[in-house]
Amino acid sequence: MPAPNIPAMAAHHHHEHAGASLAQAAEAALVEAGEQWTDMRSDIFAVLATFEKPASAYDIADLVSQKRGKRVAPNSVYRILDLFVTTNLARRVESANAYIANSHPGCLHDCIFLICDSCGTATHIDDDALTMSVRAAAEQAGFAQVRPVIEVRGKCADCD
Amino acid sequence: MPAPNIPAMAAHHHHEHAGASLAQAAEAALVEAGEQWTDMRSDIFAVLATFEKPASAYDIADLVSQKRGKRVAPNSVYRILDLFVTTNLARRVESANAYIANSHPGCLHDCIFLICDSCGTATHIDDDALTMSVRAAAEQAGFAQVRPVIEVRGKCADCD
DNA sequence: TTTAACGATGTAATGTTGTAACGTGCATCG
DNA sequence: CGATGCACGTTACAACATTACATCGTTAAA
Repeated sequence: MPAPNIPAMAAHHHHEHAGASLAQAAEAALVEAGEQWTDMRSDIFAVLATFEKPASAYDIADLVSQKRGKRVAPNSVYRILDLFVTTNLARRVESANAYIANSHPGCLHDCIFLICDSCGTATHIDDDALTMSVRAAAEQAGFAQVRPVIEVRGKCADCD
Repeated sequence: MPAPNIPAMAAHHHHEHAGASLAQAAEAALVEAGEQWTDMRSDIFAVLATFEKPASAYDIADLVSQKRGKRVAPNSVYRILDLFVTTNLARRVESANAYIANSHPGCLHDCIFLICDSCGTATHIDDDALTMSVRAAAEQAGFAQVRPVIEVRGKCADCD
């Protein structure tokens, strides 16, 4: 069994940003990556960050459209979400075809997402020992440039 | 450090079925589950089993349509794929929106899928220690009825 | 200062994946 | 024989995602 005696979240501390602080951190991370923090990107990030469930590109497109009083096409949203994912400002939740803001951008590591089948809310666990074990197993099997997708569907404590 | 001293695939042996043997095992498992092994289900499973990449419902619909000389709607394919997934004859690969035959139906446990971003082929690892750790972490966080989705995207040994 | 290049966003169309609602045929069983 | 249940068909649509190309503004070179 992995991480046999070491506590799961050992040796890893985050600032769990929220609200304005999170937006600031996101901006910093994006600029750090050599990308621009435009109004559109800011709006999309802001909307994304208000969700506690993973948000689809279309959800975001609708809300940003409202906010701006002008239609923003899903297309544009996808472009920016892709950018966010590659720069680690957001994550794609594969089992939900949706996206979620990274609550600690700038901090690069794998996440484990827990998504409730009832209420749809997603939380995440950081357990580097576990995610590293998955990476290692894949590399062992001859895979390179690995990108783990670790999600758990189930019933959350509230819905259970 | 993954699975520190215990070999990864400890205490777990499979028959890795293929071809006719696999179809037989699938039929047996489905009947065991109290479901019928119909012509349509047989055809869909057969087609699914020929793929080494995860197959989309539409891929399968096309091939089964050819095979039967009559259009089979994606709809019908989805119904049967869902059945296969719930009875463990097949798995859904979330990060590919596609399905793959379970090479050892009847044997119930979590899989780790490795999907190559270049050639699309998927292989799987069975590492119960690892998957159990993921389950445990989710349960620790208050989740019940957990269904882990553990996939790794990357470059396979051939494409690397 | 024009103009070329580039990056960001807009627009339109289309492709892919997934579901819902309802109908039909067929077997089983009272 | 009629009722029930299950598998499958048919149609329509909803949700998710991509492609190709146009426009606009800023920066850099001529």
